[in-house]
Amino acid sequence: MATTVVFVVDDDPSVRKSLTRVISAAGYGVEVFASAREFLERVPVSGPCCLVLDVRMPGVTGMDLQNTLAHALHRIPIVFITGHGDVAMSVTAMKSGAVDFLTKPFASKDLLGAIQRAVDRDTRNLGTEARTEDIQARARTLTPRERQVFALVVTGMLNKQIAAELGVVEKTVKVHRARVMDKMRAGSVAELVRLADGLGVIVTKA
Amino acid sequence: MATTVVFVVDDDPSVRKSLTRVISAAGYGVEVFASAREFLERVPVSGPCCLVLDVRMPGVTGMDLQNTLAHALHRIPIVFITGHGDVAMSVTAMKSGAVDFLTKPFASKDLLGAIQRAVDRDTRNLGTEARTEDIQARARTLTPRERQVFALVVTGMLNKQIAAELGVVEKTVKVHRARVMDKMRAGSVAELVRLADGLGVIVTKA
DNA sequence: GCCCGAATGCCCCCAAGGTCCAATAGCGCG
DNA sequence: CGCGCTATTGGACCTTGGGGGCATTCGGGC
Repeated sequence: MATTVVFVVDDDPSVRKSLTRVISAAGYGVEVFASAREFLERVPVSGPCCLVLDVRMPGVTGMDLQNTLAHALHRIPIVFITGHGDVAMSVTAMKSGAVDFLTKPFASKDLLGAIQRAVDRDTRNLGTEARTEDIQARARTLTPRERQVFALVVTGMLNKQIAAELGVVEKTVKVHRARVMDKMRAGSVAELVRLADGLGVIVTKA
Repeated sequence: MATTVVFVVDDDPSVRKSLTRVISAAGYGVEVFASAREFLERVPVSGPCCLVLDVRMPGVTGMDLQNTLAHALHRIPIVFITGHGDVAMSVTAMKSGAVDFLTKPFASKDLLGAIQRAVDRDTRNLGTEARTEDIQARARTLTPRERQVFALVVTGMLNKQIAAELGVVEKTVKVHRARVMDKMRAGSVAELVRLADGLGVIVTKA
């Protein structure tokens, strides 16, 4: 599988250097950027990853970058690092979903721990995202009518009820229903229901 | 419905007094406690609520209380307030699920905003919790055999397959299945699947 | 004019559900 | 120790629902 890569954005060259050393030593791939702008130009695309981000930088700050990414719905987990952090700043960052907020100087193991949590989170996100994407792709192949039948079937309605609802004959519903099962690759109503619910939000825990 | 109540735990009487004034003025019920211990003795039970908690207190600190509540699986949303907070402390609190972390002095509207978010969160939690509780109660009325059939039915297996799996005849499965539908109050397989998935973990997002 | 989505009719099979009935085993209670 | 209750199982029979196959029709769009 693709190597897990950690993106580092910090304006201080010496910090970039030392972070690179520590992070690569832990077995991650590392890519450094001197500014948020530079990072945005090569927005990462594939594989599990996370972002180690300096809060205070000239121009676009780390917090700005966090907001930008959030607005773009780009959910890469962020670990903030900063030399001069204040409480308000850290709280804002955490409320916005940051994985951690470290103040320099910090121990390597704290950073690596945070990175690991961030990567884990991203891996999980990628998993559910990929699944949702897959299901949506199948759903897109449905014709409008099939979509309607799909929606009604997963509510547990009988063919005859669906037929009445749509103003058609039962046999017609059966045809659409069969196509839905086929296109969605569901072997049973149970599977179909899960696929439908998965289009909203899934979660698999404990 | 029950009034939303905000619990305040702070060792400083004057702070308790002013917080009570501000919070009641916003229309919430308020209950104050001088220490974590005092709060724990009368753990709140019903209705939507939240906890405004001072970090620094003699004896059991706010953070200690947060941990205690977390271990007791008592998920009351916490808004921290503190006079002397540091970044590490605020980050730890936020990672542990705190809703907000305010440093004195803070504006009333910031506190009330945080409280509102906390209460909203609690209301949602109570909702999903009540639902899960309800479903589990029904599931508890199932006999062992019915539970097995239940589990297999929601995977989409046919009665005959379930019968083979359990080493019984199809008719027997039908009987159990019917009882399951009845006890779980499911009108269709679709509903049953949703109930089953709800027993794991639900999530309502976006 | 051809292809596709949609709608329908007919026939048949299998799955699900329900009714009535019956048997066996384990358990608590008087 | 029987009595009653519950869980589990099973059989016969019937109705309803789901699904497949095959053929036809109709309206759009390319």
